[in-house]
Formats: sequence, structure tokens, C-alpha cells
Amino acid sequence: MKRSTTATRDRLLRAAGQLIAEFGWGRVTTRSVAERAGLPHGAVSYHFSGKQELLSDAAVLVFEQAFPIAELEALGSLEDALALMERWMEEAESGDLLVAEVGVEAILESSRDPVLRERVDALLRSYRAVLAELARRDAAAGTSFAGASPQAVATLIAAAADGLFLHARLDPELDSAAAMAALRSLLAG
Amino acid sequence: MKRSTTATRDRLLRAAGQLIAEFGWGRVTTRSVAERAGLPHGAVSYHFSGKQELLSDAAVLVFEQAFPIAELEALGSLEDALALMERWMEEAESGDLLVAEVGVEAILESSRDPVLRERVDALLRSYRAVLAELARRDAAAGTSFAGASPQAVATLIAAAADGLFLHARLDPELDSAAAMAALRSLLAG
DNA sequence: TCGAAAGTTGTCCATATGGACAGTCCAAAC
DNA sequence: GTTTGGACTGTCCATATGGACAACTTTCGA
Repeated sequence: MKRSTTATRDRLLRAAGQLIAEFGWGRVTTRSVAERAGLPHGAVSYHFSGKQELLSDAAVLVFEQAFPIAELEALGSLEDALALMERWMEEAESGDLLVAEVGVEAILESSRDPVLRERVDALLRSYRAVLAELARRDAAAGTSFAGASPQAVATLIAAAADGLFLHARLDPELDSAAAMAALRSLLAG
Repeated sequence: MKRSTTATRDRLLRAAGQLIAEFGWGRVTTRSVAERAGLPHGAVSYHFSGKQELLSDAAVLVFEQAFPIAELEALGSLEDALALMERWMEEAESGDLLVAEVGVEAILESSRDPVLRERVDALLRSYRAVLAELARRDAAAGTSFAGASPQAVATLIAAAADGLFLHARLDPELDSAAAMAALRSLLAG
């Protein structure tokens, strides 16, 4: 995938990511993005073919940077994967929650935008595939719960993680690490 | 809570609920709500003090109608609760997904709107409280997993349910019932 | 029947938004 | 030193948006 990155283009993308998190996809304006980036309004028209392209590129960028799937693929067991996800969750919560916000906004928006949908769906599918493979391996080795299919377990884990992100956004007191730990101990049998 | 319902007001609320699901909170316009309801634009100004109040009322209404907490409170065990949630999930998936969409939109929006936040937070808190009480009772009776605190279990269940809604929106093929079943069998030990 | 209060409607306005584009700047190629 | 092509900027415009409000209609108790 060719990426004709310009410094200006990158600044717009970063600004757009922030603003999606702050105001929600539908309320981000091209003007506000330019202003946040310290650039004139016209810059948007030049670097992107439209508002939707700008926001989509920005969202995918944020997500890929926050949850590098390569890290997940390198692991050997579901236990390790859950530990990594717990770490990601702590990072996100201690930070500005940018990822959680943008991620959820992107999922919602993708049901209205076929192009974005394709990109986000592929992303989530790949996470679930990695988790399912780990679950399958664990089950085969008998080191983990075997009462449900690896697919179902993977779906459950991915959903729980996303749901915790969502709820944590609402209630900062929510102990999502404890919930992940509970899931881990459940899976360990 | 007093509810000065008018037929007109209700039509606006229903229309607003639909439009939040279709276009996202930030892109719903007062004009589009009025048009969907078959009413003149001015009706919005009369019945609501502003756009935000209209959308907030609409979102809370949709949620309360779809997930009547009274049904959950009437149950005796976590097992029953999960079964009920599975049923809700099937209903939502077979339907138009209105609830899932509006629910998530409302959660996201509530981080930007203190008034809405208070309402949504109270709602979710009450669901978690009911689940935690069931978990506590089950653990005491020894009929269910006791390796984690009732609070953590409740948080996990609520998050998993919401996350499944979210992912199901993206991927209609996703078998969220299987994932819920997996969670249930995990909890059953 | 009358009158007030509540409900409803069409219209107006200040402001914002997305996109387009002509013009400017600049560094590298010739 | 001039040309050239891309990067960038300021401005303009058609359209939309939220909210206000005066005028009009319906409801209903006295």
C-alpha cells in the first residue's frame, strides 16, 4: 500500500484522530481539524478527497498504532494474549483513552460507510483469528478450558475486551483489569 | 418522574431514536427528526428545550424499552440472567439492531454530555448491580464459579454483552449466541 | 358560549459547513 | 536563471443547521 505521506498530511491525520475522540465522528468538521493541526482550512481539500477519507484514514491509523497485531501473533498461549490485552487496557486507561474512543466511533461509523467497514472488519477479523488459533492450540494441549469452540472463545474474548473499553469510558472507576483477570481465571479452569 | 407525553412529542422521540441509529448522534439534525416524524420543523423547538434534550430523551427511552430491568430483577440465578440476555440479543439481532446502535451511541455521547452521562451511568450501574447480586447469591449457594468477585463477574458479563452487540453490528455472521453460551458454560464451571 | 391556556405551524436569521479554486511559494531539474 | 510541478493558502459560495418567534388552531373548564 503506497503512502504518500507529507508532514502536513500527517498533522491533519493526528488532529483528526483527536477530534473524533473528543467530539464524535459526525461532529468533526474539516475546519476544526485544520485548526487543531495549525493549518489553514484549504489544506484538507488538497490532501484528502473529502472529509470521510480524512476521518477514515485517521481512525485506522490510530487503531493500528495502538494495538499492533504483530505483538499478539508472537504469543504462545491464550493466557499470554489475555495478559497482553490487559496491559493494552491499562495503557489506554492511564492515557487519554484516545484509542478506545476512536475505535468505537470507527466501528459505529463503518456500518454507514462500506469502504471504512471493509477496513475495520478486516482488522477485527484478524484479531479474532489470532485469538481463535491460540484457543485451539491451548485446547489441544489441554492447558485451558475445552468446553466451547475456539471460535466462540475468541469471539467472547474480543467482545469482552471491547465492551470493557466501552464501559470504562463511561465509568472511570470501573475495574476492567479485574474483569479481564476474572475472564482469564475462568478460561484457566 | 413526570412525563408530560403528547402524541407529537412521542412521535419526535421515536423518530429521533431511529435517526440516531441510522446516522449517528452527531449527524442527526432537528429538521430530519421532524421530517421523519411527519411534523414541521418548529415542533422540535416547542416540545424540547434543544437538540441535545431531544436526543437524550430518545436514547434513554429506546434503551429502557428494549431491556426492561424489571425482568432481570425477577430472576433467581446468573444462569437465568444469561439466558434472558441471550434472548434479548437474539431479539435485537433479528430486529433492526436499533437498540444496539442507539445504546452505543448514547454511551459515547455521554462522555461529552454530563447530563446524559448521569442518566446512562445510572442505568448501566443498575444492571451491573442486579448481576452482581445474582453472582453473589450463586457463589454463596455454590452453584456457580466462585474464583472471582461477584463485581468482577458482573462487570465481565455486562461488558461481554455490550461488546457482542458492538461486534455483531459490524459482522452479521458473528455468532454471538455461541459466545454467550460459552460464557455461560464457563461460569457454570 | 366565551376565553384562556396549551398545542402547533411556517418563516426568519445568524452562523457553520464542505468543497472548490485561483493564486502563491518553493525546491529541484534543466 | 529559468522552468516546472507539487505543496500550500486565502477566499468564496451554495447549502444546512439550530433556534426563535409571531401567528394560528385546538382544547376544555367556567
